[in-house]
Amino acid sequence: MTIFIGNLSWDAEREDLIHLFGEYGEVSKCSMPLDRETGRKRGFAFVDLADEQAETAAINDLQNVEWMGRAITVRKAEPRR
DNA sequence: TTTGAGCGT
Repeated sequence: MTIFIGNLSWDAEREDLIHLFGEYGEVSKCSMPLDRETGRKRGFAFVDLADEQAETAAINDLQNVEWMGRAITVRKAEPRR
């Protein structure tokens, strides 16, 4: 299962997410897509934890919490479109 | 500011 994190601050880095979700379990994947035209962050990211129960805990715990100045959205990711 | 990528030797 992949976690989707939205409404991210532009100050947030891929490593920051790894540290944040690393509190719940081992981060096996983490991607933060950039806009290909501008090179800017797009304001969302994806994280995979090794343990599915840790993912569920992280989603419940981090949902809508203020992180780096913004209330982030955390949910189960949808399949890549 | 809210669902990613690979396009080639």
